[in-house]
Amino acid sequence: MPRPRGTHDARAELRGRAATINDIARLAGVSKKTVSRVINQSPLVRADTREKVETLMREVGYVPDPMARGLAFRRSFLIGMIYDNPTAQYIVDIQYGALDALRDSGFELIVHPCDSRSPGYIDGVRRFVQLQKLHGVMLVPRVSEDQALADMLDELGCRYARIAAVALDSPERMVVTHDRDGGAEVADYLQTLGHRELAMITGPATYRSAMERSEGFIGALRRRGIEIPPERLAEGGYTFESGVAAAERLLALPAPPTAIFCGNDEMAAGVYRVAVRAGVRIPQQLSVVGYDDSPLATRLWPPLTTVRRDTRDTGRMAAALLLQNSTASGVRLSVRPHLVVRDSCGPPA
Amino acid sequence: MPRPRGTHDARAELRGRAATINDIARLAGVSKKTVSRVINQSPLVRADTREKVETLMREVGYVPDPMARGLAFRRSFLIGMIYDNPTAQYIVDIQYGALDALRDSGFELIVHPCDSRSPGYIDGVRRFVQLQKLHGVMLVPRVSEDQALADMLDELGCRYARIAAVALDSPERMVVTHDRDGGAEVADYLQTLGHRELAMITGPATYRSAMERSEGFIGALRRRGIEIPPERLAEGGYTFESGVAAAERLLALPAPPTAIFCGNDEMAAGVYRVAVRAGVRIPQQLSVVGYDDSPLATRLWPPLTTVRRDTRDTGRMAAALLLQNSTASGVRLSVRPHLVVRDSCGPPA
DNA sequence: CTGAAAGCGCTTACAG
DNA sequence: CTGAAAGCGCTTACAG
Repeated sequence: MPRPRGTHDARAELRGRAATINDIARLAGVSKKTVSRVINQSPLVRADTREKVETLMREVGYVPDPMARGLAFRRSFLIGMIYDNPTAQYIVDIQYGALDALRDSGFELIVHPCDSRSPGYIDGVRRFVQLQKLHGVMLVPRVSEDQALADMLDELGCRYARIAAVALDSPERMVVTHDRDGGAEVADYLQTLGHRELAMITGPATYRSAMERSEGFIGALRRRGIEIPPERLAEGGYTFESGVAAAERLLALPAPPTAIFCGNDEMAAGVYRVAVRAGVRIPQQLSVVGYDDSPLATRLWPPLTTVRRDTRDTGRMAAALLLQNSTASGVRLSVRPHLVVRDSCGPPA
Repeated sequence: MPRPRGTHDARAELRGRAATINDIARLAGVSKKTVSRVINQSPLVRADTREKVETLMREVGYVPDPMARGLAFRRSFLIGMIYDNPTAQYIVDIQYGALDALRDSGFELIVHPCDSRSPGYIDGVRRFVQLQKLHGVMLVPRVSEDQALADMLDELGCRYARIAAVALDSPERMVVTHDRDGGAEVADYLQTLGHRELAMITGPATYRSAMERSEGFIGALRRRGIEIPPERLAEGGYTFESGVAAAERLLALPAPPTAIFCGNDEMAAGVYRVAVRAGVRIPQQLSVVGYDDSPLATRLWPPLTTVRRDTRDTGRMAAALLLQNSTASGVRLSVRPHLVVRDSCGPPA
């Protein structure tokens, strides 16, 4: 079966070499500028010319060279992902989500962890963004909460998408995760189970997510007439060890809580640890709720009731924001947390 | 305090604009080709010329544009990380390690997950490598075990570094993790504790790591005169759920094992789950060993005895291999697993 | 040891 | 709607 003539000729001409814009122009009998217009979807090309060029590009499998294009554009086709030190699962989920959005877009994802406590970190990001001429960057909590970083990017003219618990920026630069709602939902759930003596282990007060989760929790309880006394509020560091330390303190209280809400699953695992060692049974003697719905939640026994975040969606949205041409679009800009009930909560003893 | 004159002049000339090779050439009073030679560390530059150019580059903070350089070189300054579906912690650790090695090298890491079971995946990687003109790729298990993928990269002339349990390739392309040794160490440990009735939940037989771990375990036991009967060998899928299923089968055996070695921590967590539900106490009635030393190992109760892999080092070595100019070098090409004893093992009941 | 010319594969700015 | 010229910031190939 003979191939279509055009294809054969075009392929033969190239002799296995990757096609360039010059090849396409020559084979199509147009100037390279016209091919460039087709590549860049300029409306200033006659329909039949466009058709001819597009067919040819498809036939020879031509894809423009990102480095050449980037050099001419003075901007690369790379998206940077900037993050400080979230959990491994969170990083990976954001990455997968971002890659979902970037698939077949011609953009690639380049990862850039950094230490937001080190003094020169903003300069480090600046050098990275400038040198690579990034098309845009995704800012993951908690660097996403750093206004100085956002200001620097703005000054550089680098687009960015911030992932944060609340809207810290204009809508086209934000993916909002509404952590306050998650905290409130936990409050409602525990209240409905009958708990009145509640405690919370919050994340670091310097994290917006931590503040939102705890304020959502405390606020919702207050609206239902329940107050958490100060000694039942412990600040943790989002780590297992800090969860252990906080739980030890809370369970040693003269009037220990009947339920503990933890700012994340890692700290909830810390509560589990203390409970086992102290012989406190979950959920019979103590209810525990986490936040994240990490894989850990289902590995623990009993399986942990926790708040799920759609992290992969979050990453997808953030990357999609960076690819948009117009500000107006159908991209969803927020993601809602929701409670996943498992077996770590029951009515108070 | 007046600045050194040279610096001031050079900076003033640029007026905030990023310097190019032309600026450096002009300011240094040499041709751009000479500057290029300095950039590329050519020996064909007189020492004082080099010194003059280097000083100037430092003063104005000149760094060559990777896209321009890449276009001229026909090769980018990007390293690709290709992986299938390892655990989140593993992916992130390899990434951190790779970034350690790439720091200040001018190279960046671009992530590329793929599905090695999908038929077109090798073509997908080929397009990725060709389009981005990658400097090299890191192959993480299990894609690292795919000879067809390695052959394709070889044909493309793309350098690669394979991370695998055994040497599948020439030394300058391998980071070997010696999983067999890890399995053997577990055997020795359990044997020393007095166990004779052993079981193993292996990873998928299609994973080289899984085979190495189990063969190391079984072989070491055999050398000590202990055989594992076939019904005590269960194949899992490196997942929690498969660990649960395998453990249920093993513990229901007429003569259940006194110790179970699991091909990874996730499956060990599955064994824990079954043990809790069946009222089997760890380590009093059942000893359990995992592999990975993932964060999960210390979140479980009792803390899991497991085999640690230095994953970050592994990633660092793989990336370092790709940066090397000569084959001969001081880069270490292998990493040794070692047992981390915690509280999940004891003498048999 | 150093440099002028041409080129990497695209786009911008200007014409028509 | 289309194209010829110049340029993005580097390197290669060739001279000297």
